[in-house]
Amino acid sequence: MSPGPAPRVSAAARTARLAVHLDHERGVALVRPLDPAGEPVDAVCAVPVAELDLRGTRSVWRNARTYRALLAAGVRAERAHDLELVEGLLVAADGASGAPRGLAAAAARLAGAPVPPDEEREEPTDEPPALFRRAEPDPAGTLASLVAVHAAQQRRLAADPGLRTLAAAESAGGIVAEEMRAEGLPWRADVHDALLTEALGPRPAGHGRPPRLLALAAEVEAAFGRPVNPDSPAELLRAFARAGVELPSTRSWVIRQVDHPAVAPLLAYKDLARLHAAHGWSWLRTWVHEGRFRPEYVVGGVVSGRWATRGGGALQIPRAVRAAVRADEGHRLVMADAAQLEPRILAALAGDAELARAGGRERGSDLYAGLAAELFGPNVPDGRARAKLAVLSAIYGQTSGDAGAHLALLRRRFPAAVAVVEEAARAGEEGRLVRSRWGRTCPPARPGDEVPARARARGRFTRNFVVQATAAEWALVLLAELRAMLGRAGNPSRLVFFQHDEVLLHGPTGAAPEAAELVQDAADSATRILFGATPVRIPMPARVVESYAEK
DNA sequence: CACCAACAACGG
DNA sequence: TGCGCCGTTGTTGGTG
Repeated sequence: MSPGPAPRVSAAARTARLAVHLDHERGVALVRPLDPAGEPVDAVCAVPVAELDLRGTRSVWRNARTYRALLAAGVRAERAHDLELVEGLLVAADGASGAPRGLAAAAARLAGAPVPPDEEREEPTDEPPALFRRAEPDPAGTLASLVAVHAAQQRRLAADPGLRTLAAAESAGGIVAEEMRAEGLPWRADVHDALLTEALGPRPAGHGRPPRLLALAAEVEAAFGRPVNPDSPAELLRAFARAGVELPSTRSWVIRQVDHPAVAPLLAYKDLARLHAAHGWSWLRTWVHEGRFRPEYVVGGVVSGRWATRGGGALQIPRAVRAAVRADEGHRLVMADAAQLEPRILAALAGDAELARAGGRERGSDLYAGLAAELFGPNVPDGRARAKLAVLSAIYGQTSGDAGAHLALLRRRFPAAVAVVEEAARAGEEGRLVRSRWGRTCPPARPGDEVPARARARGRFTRNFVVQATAAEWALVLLAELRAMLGRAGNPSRLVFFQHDEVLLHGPTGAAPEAAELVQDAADSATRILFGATPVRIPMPARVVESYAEK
């Protein structure tokens, strides 16, 4: 293959697909225009990466690392087909969840050859992403195999409209994930540091405990009358036992019920020790650089399609440190989360008009409050809490306590919704597969899952899967729609954080109100794209704030 | 010393 | 019968 002239991608090709592979050795992008079915319509071109223009095409690439490198070179894509993400969806749909999904594996599968395991994932690194860090052996061969695997995936997807849409949404998620990482979550190290000092006392010089923890540990020891390491569950159990209190564990809610002078300082210690260990100065130094926290988002990292993250625990940012997430000078955050997403998703999935109606359609609608009135009548004490418990029990599969009675009540009022989760549970117990709205597929049963206790556990898993996976699907579309709407509006606000049903945008103050408006538009659009005509509304109220801590 | 399981706490 | 789903991260305390 000889490199062609600089690409003059035709107007027709612009509406189609462009296979993109970076030749790290030569520092160019190899691109090959494809028709919608994935067949090449033009020769391979070698383009300097910075000159690549991906607008108007769906970029076909190996995995997120390609886009990470493109972003680092200042190139943005509009739409994508991420071979690795799509292969994962297809493999799971075939009931082989967990099988290798990298390009090499996909190519081997295509050739009927033994499927090699995926390469180990790269370790997260503090270095900025290097564009040409690693030479790719035989880039032309890789591009050819990329085109072949893509064509095969297209043939599969053509036969399954749901999966085809899911593939597009998953790939869009891949784009958003890399762009959020590139953008970074604004994080004020000075605010975080002040907050730590306020809670823990001045930062210790070495790796020792900060003053406040030392003082509380001493109080615990004094209360027990002997040396105790409050970080050690085993020592705490022994200390309580010697004081005449046998405990099943040292969880906070267990300790809280004990009447002993060590309890108060111990609870305070556990609280602050958690802050110090998980989000203290060490976390700050490791994960926040130049005012940004850049976690690596792993799209589809959870079997349900939820995202995972690597590095810094981005999906567990405790409320205590959220004040450090502050907009830049002259900027604002737009903070939005979908209201009671999972029960609303269930209502739409089941076509349960009654549950949809109980959820309400107003921006401030509260499904649990509406349900409380439906189930228990108006003004029943704790009605909302009980309604919430009933719904979550139905989705999670809990049958203990009051949940059984609540479930019976739900079944009478919302038979369609309950039937969906109960059928999913039955399928799981019988070892069958269950799927999300568009066809994301749960892992197959494993040997031993027919044992009653295991079968029931799998039933709870599949019961939850159909709802959680469809909710994750909705969230993918929301992200893609919001990104597209911001782009079309020329709004400079950027997605900077995403957590299951919640987004943060960051942008100039003047752009924030419009961005906040677009959130509900994107949510409505996602609901319509995923479910078509449905009485279900998913409210996603957005607020313009300076700090993530503002509630 | 590296590795791993159990525990605990955070998030949805 | 026994019974809520999905994760990440850090510490302890054991193992080889």
